[in-house]
Amino acid sequence: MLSKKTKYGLKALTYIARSEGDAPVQIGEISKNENIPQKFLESIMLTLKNSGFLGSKKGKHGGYYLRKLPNDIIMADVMRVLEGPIAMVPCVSLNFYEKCDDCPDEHACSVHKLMIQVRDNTLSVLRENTLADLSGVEKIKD
Amino acid sequence: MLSKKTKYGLKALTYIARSEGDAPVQIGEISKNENIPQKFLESIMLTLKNSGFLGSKKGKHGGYYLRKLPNDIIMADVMRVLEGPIAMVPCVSLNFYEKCDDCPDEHACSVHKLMIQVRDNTLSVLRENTLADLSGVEKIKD
DNA sequence: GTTATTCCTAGTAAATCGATAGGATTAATA
DNA sequence: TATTAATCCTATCGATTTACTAGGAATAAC
Repeated sequence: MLSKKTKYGLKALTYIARSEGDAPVQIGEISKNENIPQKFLESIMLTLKNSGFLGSKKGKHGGYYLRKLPNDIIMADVMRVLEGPIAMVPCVSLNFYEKCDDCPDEHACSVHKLMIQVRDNTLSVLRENTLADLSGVEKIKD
Repeated sequence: MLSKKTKYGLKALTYIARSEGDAPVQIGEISKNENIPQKFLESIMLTLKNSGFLGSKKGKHGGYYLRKLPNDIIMADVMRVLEGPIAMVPCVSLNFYEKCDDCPDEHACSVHKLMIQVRDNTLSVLRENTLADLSGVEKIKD
């Protein structure tokens, strides 16, 4: 299951990508328009900022803005920050690999084989999609 | 994340598929060979039985056996029973559909669009793979 | 210096997960 | 018939995760 955190985060990014003004976009506005609890969104925006997708301006008239063009923001990267591993099992994760306790030989494991296929397919979707695709905002800004 | 329940269930099915004898396979044996807590596995086997994948024989020398040929046991079906919805968001689920609280218009939702693609790709993998593929047991039994 | 925003640290209620407990039922076999 | 060995069934429980909320510090515009 996709967490609300991830869902809200993706919606917020989409919202910002579609708000093409010069002024940064405020949490209050996003929260209101996308029906996301404001305090929860606050913490999500922080995560997104600390991982380099968003920049922020503090104080009155502050808010958030994208640090890259929408088509350079790849869904696989966003998902890893918000949701964690893309793989369904740690033993097939590229970025968060962990051995299974119960499995003496990974290569003999039927679940492992299946989950590699699932991972590869999911990954290809998440690598092909950027924020530009999600938001419908096209290639070049300005 | 794939739950342990699903993982153990798939391993158990694989184990049974590979045990080609006439005698039913016992929980104790699977539990021991696959490093799965016995009591937990018990409840998983029950689920698999009640959903029609396994049959059982009670009492001494009892155990479990497949009710279909391995190549007729489709991973998507098993996953739905053990793990629940395949979709990452209820609003794109084929079998467990639910509307999102926060989303006024599904078709305008960027997350929805992305998750449909993920679902389709995952589903195609899980539909193409059967227990025969997982276990390496080929087409016809007997 | 007032107001409006982001930033940061905690905490918390509810749900889910990964089991375990304890016994009832059933069937082979001695 | 009694014993043993298996499945069947219900209930419970501790740990973890999720989806928030509280409360205030820091910062910047006006």
